[in-house]
Order: sequence, then structure tokens, then C-alpha cells
Amino acid sequence: MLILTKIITLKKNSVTLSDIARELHMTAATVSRALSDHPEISAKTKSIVKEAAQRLDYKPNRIASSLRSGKTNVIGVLIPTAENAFFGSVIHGITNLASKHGYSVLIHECDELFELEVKGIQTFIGARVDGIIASLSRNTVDYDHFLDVKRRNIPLVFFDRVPDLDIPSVVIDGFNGSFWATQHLIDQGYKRIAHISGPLFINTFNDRFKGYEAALKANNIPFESDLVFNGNISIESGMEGTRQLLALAQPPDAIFAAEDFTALGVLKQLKINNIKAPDQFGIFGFCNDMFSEHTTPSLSTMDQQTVLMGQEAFKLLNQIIENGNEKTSDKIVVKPLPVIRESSLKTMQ
Amino acid sequence: MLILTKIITLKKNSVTLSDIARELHMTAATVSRALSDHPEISAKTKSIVKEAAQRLDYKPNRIASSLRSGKTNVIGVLIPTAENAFFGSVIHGITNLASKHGYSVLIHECDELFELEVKGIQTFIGARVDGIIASLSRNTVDYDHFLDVKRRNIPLVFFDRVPDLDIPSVVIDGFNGSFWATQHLIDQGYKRIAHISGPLFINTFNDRFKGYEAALKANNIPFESDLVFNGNISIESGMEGTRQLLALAQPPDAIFAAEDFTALGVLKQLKINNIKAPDQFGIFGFCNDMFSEHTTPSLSTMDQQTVLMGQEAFKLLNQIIENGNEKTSDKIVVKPLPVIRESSLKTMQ
DNA sequence: CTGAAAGCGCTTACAG
DNA sequence: CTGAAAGCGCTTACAG
Repeated sequence: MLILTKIITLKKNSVTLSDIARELHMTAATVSRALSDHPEISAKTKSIVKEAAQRLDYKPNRIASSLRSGKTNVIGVLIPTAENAFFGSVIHGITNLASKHGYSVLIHECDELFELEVKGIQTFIGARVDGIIASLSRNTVDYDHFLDVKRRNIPLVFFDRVPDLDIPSVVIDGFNGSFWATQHLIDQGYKRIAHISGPLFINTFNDRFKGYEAALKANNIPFESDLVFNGNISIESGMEGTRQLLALAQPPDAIFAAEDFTALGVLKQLKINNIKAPDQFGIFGFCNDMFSEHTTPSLSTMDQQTVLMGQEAFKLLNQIIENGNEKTSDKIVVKPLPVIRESSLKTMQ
Repeated sequence: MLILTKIITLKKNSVTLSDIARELHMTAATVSRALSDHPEISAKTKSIVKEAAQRLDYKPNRIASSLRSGKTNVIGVLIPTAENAFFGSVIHGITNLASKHGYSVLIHECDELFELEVKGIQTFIGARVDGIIASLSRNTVDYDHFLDVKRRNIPLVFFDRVPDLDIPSVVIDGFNGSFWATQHLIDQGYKRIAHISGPLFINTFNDRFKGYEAALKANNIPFESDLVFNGNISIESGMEGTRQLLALAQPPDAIFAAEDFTALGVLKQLKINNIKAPDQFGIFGFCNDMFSEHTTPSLSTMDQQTVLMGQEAFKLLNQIIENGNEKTSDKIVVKPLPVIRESSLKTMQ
């Protein structure tokens, strides 16, 4: 009998409420209430219990309390990839705030693959997370898994790459940011401004294309479809686009690129062709990626305020968790900030 | 009574084993066994149960099974910051593999703050994670929280920034990598090679300093403490170090920098001083950061194989989780890969 | 102010 | 092959 007790004692590697209760000759209920500062427990009992909890190195089992309370204090964050400064930075914004509000963050990376995105959502549902923050994978066009989340009344917020659904989200103002960038190139005196886009079925890149188009229109510059190259978010497509645009009968003298890797590709191709930026050719990017500050010439770009974006996404989610009745129309638009560096400053040369 | 039932039905937003059991007039035990393909359940029952589970959109409550089984299938990953390509990339390596092995990843970022590091560990303990992968914050010198983890028999693996404890870990071979880089600069014909270090109390940067020192010795070049500047992992310290080194009576003609931001600072300062790299001055970094490929001249550096590092860390943890009896001596050393670019190729000019 | 009891949703040893 | 029962570690409505 003694041996049996010992084995049991050895087997469980953590102290429970009942262990404390037994030690103090009270019930687990009282211990529980004392530790959570229940108003009806006497100050004396509280101090005795807290002392014992500390002495026995008690750490509450959140799994058990989650099961009982129905709240896990965990949120799920679904991202296309962690190998990317953008998402890392958003994660930073989310986790910091989440942690302050008592939430832990379960992360799921889907490698830009639809199947892993679905798997991530299922994992989150299984883990009974209190809410989900997600950004779509590159190829996602089927939203059933997200509708499943809604059906289960799990609060859900999208950021950056958002689906065409009535679900709260945080996005960057790509339209106005791109309008601003294009206008800036015009103001600098560049005459023919081209655009290398990202995949246009993704909302973010479509917005940027539209902003470019609108800026031309606002300046009475005719839009020429020849001046738009459809890229795929890569250095290579920036280079390829530049080659094709330079081969036009009337080549451009500036390019607004949908994001910074593309802009970097433009820069590299111009060097190969011995065209000097910014005096002969203007470049403007979008994202303010890690490297953009350190190229030669340094890249003018729009900062996406990624940390702010993460924070806003969490705030929105938290609000929905707390108030329950979300307004599906909630759409937070983060303003991108222009970062003017060398690549677009013709007048400075 | 009917109304009450309805309210209850509405209130719980997910289907349980008992719901399925009631529907099929069997017990939850049978349903549980059928769904987990227990050998003693008849094929017929299994198919009936599985059909019903699918029809009712049943998703097992992992919280409940965790409480019962004592296994959460969650691992905790503690990182100094997510706003950094290095850790993002390691996370990528960890989560991918973890997901394949049925684990979810709880992430905790401590912003390089000791208190948040402790808080993260406590959160992980509370969440009863099956294991922890961690990298130390910049200022951590007190390891009580990790000893607490060991005391509770929670499998623990460190990566990159590891404490001076007998705990399994995955580290980069900074010594040999730095030896290699220094030797390369010597081979390129640079005569006086300086070093701008990171904080030397952190194991990783200390190793790199030692590798530099050893390479000099192996080539019968006397070590001069004047040629070592103590930096703090930043562009600014790269610039400041370069200024001070150039001001020496006998300035160096090459710098091996402890990491790429520092190397970038070197590059920037050389440009200011109108010293041409690589023909007049060699630069070698460490990390292969995002931007290193895109500077002018591009930076020679050591690739840390970050994804591999994350994968190895998970593999090691998983092995400890499965086999229980870890050998505390387990220390996996990842070989860094030289990435020779322009900044160190004197002979090419 | 504290206790006894029920229950969150699973899993599994014990019966039959 | 399936059921009845106990229990994982909490929390809380109900008593007293």
C-alpha cells in the first residue's frame, strides 16, 4: 500500500488543487476560490492557501480549467509563411498584445499551400481556440474552412490577404498608397510610368494596380496597358518585367513596383542595362522590406506598418471575443507611410 | 422542458461524442473507440459511427482528450523576437516538422526581456506543453525558470543562444565558420584583418571571436587586441568600429564582422570614407541575412542554415519526448555554409 | 465563510 | 464486440 502510494506520487509530475487541499485539510473548492481571490474567502484562508501553493510550486493546469470554463485563452494565428519579414513582424504585433491580454498564441504556417491552410483551421477548431487571426495563402479560392469557423461561432479576423467574405479584417490602404507613390513619381518629373504588378486576383495587389491607374487618370495621363507587366512577387519577375518594358517602342522612365522584391529586380536589371537610377529612371516599391534601405540606390517604398497591423488585428479580435456581436462590416484600413529614399528622387540628382 | 433542451442545444456550439452516441443509440465509449479505429470494434460499427461523425461535423475536443491522456500534442517555442528573419526562419523549420508529427506550436516572444522569458516558460508549464524549444534572450543570466522545467520533467531543447547548462541543444558551428571566413580573407591576400564582435558573453559571438583568433594563429599572424572592436549587433556598431579601426596607426585592410548588420555598417562607413570594397578592403559577415545578397558590393557571409536548425531542434525534442531518457550531452552542431559574394573577393578585381 | 457535488468531453481498465 | 464506470484537474451553483 505504501509502495503503491509512492508510485502514484512519482507518476504525476505536477501538484494539483487537491494536493494543496489535502495538505491544508480543506477542499479543492476552497483552494480554487482562494487562489482566484474569490470575495467570499477569508483573508486568512487566502494567505494560507497562497503560501502553500507557492511552497508546493503549484502551477494551475490550464487544460483542466479550459475544459471546465469553455475558454482556452488561446488564439490561433494562421500565416502563409514564417520565412518572411512581413509576417514575422505582424506576428510580433499580435503576440505582444495578446500576451498582455492573457492570451497564448498557437501558430500555424501553411507554406502557401491550401491543404495546410485547411489543416491549420481544423487544428485550431480541435484546440478550441477562443479566436482566429488569418491571412490567406496565395492560391486559396475556396473558403469552406473559414465558413466552418463562422458556423461554430469562433471569432475570426483576417489581415492583409483577405477573402471576399463579410468577415472583419485589417488591411493596408494599397489603393491610396499606390496613388501616392505614382503621384510622387509624376511630381519628380518622370514622364512614362510603368507598373509591375503582383497576381491581380489577390486583393492587395489588385488595390495597388487600381491606385496606380487612378493616379495616372487624376493627372490626365492616358493609361497604356503595355506599361503594365503582370509579375509574381519576385526579383525575377521584376527583372523580366523591366526587360520587356525597356524593349517597348516607347519605354517608360519610371516603374512603380507592387512590392519591394519586384522593385529590387527592376534595380538589378537597370544596372545590367547601364541605366542610372534615379536620374535616368525612377523606381518606387511597396512594403519597406528589410533590404530596401540598403540597396544602392536605396529604394523608395511604402511602409506597411506591419506591427501596427498585427496589433489592430488582435484588438479587433479581442473586441469580438468580448462583445460577441461583431459587426461584419468591421474593416480596419491601415495607412501606409511613404519612405522616400534615393531611387525616386530625380530632382535631387 | 422542450424549451430548456433547446436552449442547451443552442448554447453548446460543438458536437460531442455523447451527441453522436445518443443519435446512434450506443455509448460514448464505443463511439470513441470506433473513431480511433480500436481493433475490437466491428467494421460495421466503425463505418456507422464515422458516417455520423462526418454528418454531424464532429471535431474531437483536444482539450478534453489532453486532460484525460496527459498529452497535449503541443510544444512551446520561446524566441527573443519574431521581428527578425533568423528566428522566423527557425520557426519555419520547427513548425513544418512539428505539424507533420501531429504537434501544434505555441509561440512566445519575449522581446529580448528576461521577465517575458520567465512569463513565457510559466505559460508553457500552465499549458502543459509536451516539450519546449527555446533560445535565450540577450540579457538572460539566471536560469531558474529553465531548471523548473527540468524539475517537472518537461523535455527541453535550446537552439542558437544556449545557456551554460547540461541541456540538449542545437547550435551553429561559429568557431569553424569564423575560422573559415578569416582564412578566406587571408587567402584573398588581405594583410591586416580586424574583427568587430558581438557581445562576447553570448556563446555564439564568443565562438566567432575564438574562430577568428584561431585562424590568425594558424597562419602565424600575431593577434592584436587593437584590431578587435566590441560591437553590439547593429549597423551603428559596424560603422563606429570601422571608424575606430581606420583611425589606428596601422589600420586594417579587412574586417570579419560577427554578423551581417555589423558587416553592413562596415560597408556603409567605407563608402563614406571613399574606400573601395573589395579591392582596397575586404569584408566578411555572418548570418546570410535577407539583405546581404542585395548590397553593393554584395556581402560575403556564412549561411546559418536556419531552417535546418529549426528542424534539428524539433527532431531532438521529439526524440526526447518519445524516448524519455535523454542524454544531456546531446549537442547538435550545424555547419554553417560559406556564401562567397563580392565583398571579400580581392583577387577578382 | 466553506463544503459536497456535479460536470466540462474525453479515454480506458474492467466486465460481460 | 460493446457497455458501465471512473477519472483527468479544474470551477461553480447550491447548501448550510
